Amino acid sequence: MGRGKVQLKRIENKINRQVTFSKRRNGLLKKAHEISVLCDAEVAVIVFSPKGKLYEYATDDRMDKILERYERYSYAEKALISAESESEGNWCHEYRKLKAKIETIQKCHKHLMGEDLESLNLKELQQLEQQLESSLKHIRSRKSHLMVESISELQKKERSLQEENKALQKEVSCQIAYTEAIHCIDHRRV
Amino acid sequence: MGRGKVQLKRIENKINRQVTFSKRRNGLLKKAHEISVLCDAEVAVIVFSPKGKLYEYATDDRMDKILERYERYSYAEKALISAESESEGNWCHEYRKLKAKIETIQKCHKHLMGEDLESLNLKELQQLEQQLESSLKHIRSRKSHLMVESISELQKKERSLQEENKALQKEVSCQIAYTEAIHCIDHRRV
DNA sequence: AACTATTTATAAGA
DNA sequence: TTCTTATAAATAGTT
Repeated sequence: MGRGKVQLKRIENKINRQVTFSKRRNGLLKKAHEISVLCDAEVAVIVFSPKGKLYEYATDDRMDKILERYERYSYAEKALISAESESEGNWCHEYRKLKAKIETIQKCHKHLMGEDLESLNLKELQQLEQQLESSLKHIRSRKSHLMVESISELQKKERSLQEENKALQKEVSCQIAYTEAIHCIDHRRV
Repeated sequence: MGRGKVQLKRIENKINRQVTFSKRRNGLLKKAHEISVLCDAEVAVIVFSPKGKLYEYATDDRMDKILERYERYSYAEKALISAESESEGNWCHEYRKLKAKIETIQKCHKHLMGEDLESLNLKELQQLEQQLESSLKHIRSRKSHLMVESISELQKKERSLQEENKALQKEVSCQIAYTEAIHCIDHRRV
């Protein structure tokens, strides 16, 4: 992908390597995001630059969640030890509450987008359907309101242009009459 | 990269989504390997398919090493944050970011619920309408799936009850016949 | 799974 | 770093 073909080996030129790293890092993170969204996959990417700087991507920005899942998947015996940070005080608690809130909303959001429906029962699906039908009604009403508005706006413009037109036409015929009159007078003089 | 341009949203068609997933998964892992070799970077990629299958890449095949490094790195970061937070530094910033995120999501949420539509223009309304129509399609499809399932469940129950019924009826007629026979014998004796 | 028409990524140059 | 551009690579839709 570029002016020249590339060998799969370490780029020796340092500057070059640095530039390529920053370009390809962007590409990699972008592609991770794309497959995550397009294919509904959970993706985590961790990149340490040669200098040791960290770059990362995680679906829904939840690296912890994905790594946890990975640990579970890879080493089923590793239990969740990370619940020790409870003692970090009040603000941390608030922060977590916010995070939990976001998660709740995001779940609801997914449902409204027609995703993750497997967790809902028939009654909940029915309610969701009704909600969306009502939303659609509002949206369509608002849409037609906007359209009507814009149409009458255009009609108003049309009318004013027509009137302007009429006025101009009158002026033109006056001018013609005037010119003809002048012409006539000139003729008599001759 | 392909016959058509692609919108960054979940691919609705399931088959299509799966095919794209497997193609892009290969691409992603390949690119991870490339940047790792070319630029001498340490890279880890974890991908869970929608079905929950795990795919991974790690530089030198040492996922544990990279995750450990990641944990160390983010632990150091966290320590830094909590050190600064004592004077309302970074922590407050993070908190605000979360709050802002919630606000954004809630706004979007309202739109999906058919509220606060005044801030949207015609094109946005149209997009919203399309999204909701697609959501409804999914919800209805899921609903009918559940209903079909529950109907066939009921039919199965019905069948088994009918069979039980038949068996009981047979038993009853046997009993009647038996009783009548006894009765007959009793009569003769008299 | 293979094939291409296209889109996308990116190497090199500025 | 950023922009541009020629070209390599990835991949969406098709067979």
